[in-house]
Amino acid sequence: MTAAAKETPRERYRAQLRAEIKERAWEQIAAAGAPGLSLNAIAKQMGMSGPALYRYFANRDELITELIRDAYRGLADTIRTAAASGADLAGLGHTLRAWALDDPQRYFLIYGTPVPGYHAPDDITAIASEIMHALLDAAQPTAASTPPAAEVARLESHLAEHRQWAGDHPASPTALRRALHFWTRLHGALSLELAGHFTGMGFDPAELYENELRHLTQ
Amino acid sequence: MTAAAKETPRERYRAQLRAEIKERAWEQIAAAGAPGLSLNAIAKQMGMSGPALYRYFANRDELITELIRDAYRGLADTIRTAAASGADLAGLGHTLRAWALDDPQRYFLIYGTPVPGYHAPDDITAIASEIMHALLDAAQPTAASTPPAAEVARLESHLAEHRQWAGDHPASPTALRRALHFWTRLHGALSLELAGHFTGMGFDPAELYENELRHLTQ
DNA sequence: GCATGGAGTTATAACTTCTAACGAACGCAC
DNA sequence: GTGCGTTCGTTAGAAGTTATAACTCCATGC
Repeated sequence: MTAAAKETPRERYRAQLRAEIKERAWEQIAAAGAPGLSLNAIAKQMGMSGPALYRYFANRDELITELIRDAYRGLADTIRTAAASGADLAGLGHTLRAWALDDPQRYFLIYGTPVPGYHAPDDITAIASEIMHALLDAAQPTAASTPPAAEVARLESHLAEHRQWAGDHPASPTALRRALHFWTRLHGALSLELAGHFTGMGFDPAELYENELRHLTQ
Repeated sequence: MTAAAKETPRERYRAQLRAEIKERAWEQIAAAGAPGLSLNAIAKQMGMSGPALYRYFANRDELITELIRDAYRGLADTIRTAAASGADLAGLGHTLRAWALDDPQRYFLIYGTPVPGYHAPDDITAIASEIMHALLDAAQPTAASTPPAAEVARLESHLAEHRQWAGDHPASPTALRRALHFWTRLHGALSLELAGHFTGMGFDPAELYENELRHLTQ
């Protein structure tokens, strides 16, 4: 749609089939989780024999890594788009929750249980820091900075002295803390909700989430 | 050691072998995560052939469910013991983190990525609410209650109206909120740390965790 | 028109979980 | 002490899985 007038028919077909494989893979993951993903089953669904898929992905791990990459890319794009539309931290929080609820297993592919041996390739960690960057942008205090509450002073000074994760972003200590809290607190509430740990407890997870959002810009 | 003078030798042997199977299973999970657990590999490690294990566990799921149960039991005991020793909410927080860091995959077996179809048996959810009960005990405000901050008033009133998860526990609205925040915020910081999402960022996860602990009794 | 390369096939190896059928050993009752 | 029955562990095998190798066949590019 964008570049690619120089695509050969073969490349078009190849890209299309890769996309369809990934589409089926997402369906399987949504239905049975990442460990339940079966290359064989995908191939049969598409009407071809198992080993055919190895023309398109070197192995199972490469397919999953590709899905993780796409998930990260999609989240980063979603966050960036929301931020470009003028969303503040709370707005990004709502965007994040909607994105997660849309496909919980996609969220868990990024933030779920890690596989002990696995290390994500560099380009994926680059996307992760791109998300962090967008959070830092939105976490910048708007009004003239009130003096930091005593409760968070210690954390903010620690972050100010250990800010390599912010790269060259000119975030204030308060922004560093807010971005980090955005990440950890929203993940805490969201992942427990997505995992079903709140079902049957009676309260509305959205209320808890909103409460966390209110605290963020505090 | 406790009861069981009436154990037959066969029962002793059986219980011992079940324990050893679970021990090996934990090692495998620590090394490769729950999806990497192989009954066959365990059997070979123990010097017997694959199908022999089916004398002790009906299938792979039953073994994993048993491990989840033991993990929950262990966490509940750890929390309860700490609470009995007079630990406050912050103390329980430290206990939780130490327990999680001791075996991250064990933590993720409880609070990690859910398997879409899976529903935990009732006795496991009973242990979960036992943990919740201990948190509610420790979350009760000590001093004369200051009026709830405006930021949390809405959540506290919502929780006060939807408190079936507290059962018949006489927790105040503030205690309900604190126990819930203990759970979600500590899980947020802890699970991201355990999953390695903080590695290379430069800051000390313990500082973030301590900050969250300070906010709990706020 | 034809050679090349990519796509999909089958066959096969090495795994996995799990069932079935068999033999042997163990322990309890007599 | 001597059976006898339960339980344990075995091998064999079915039905899956990932992944490789070898082969066919068709389309593309020259």
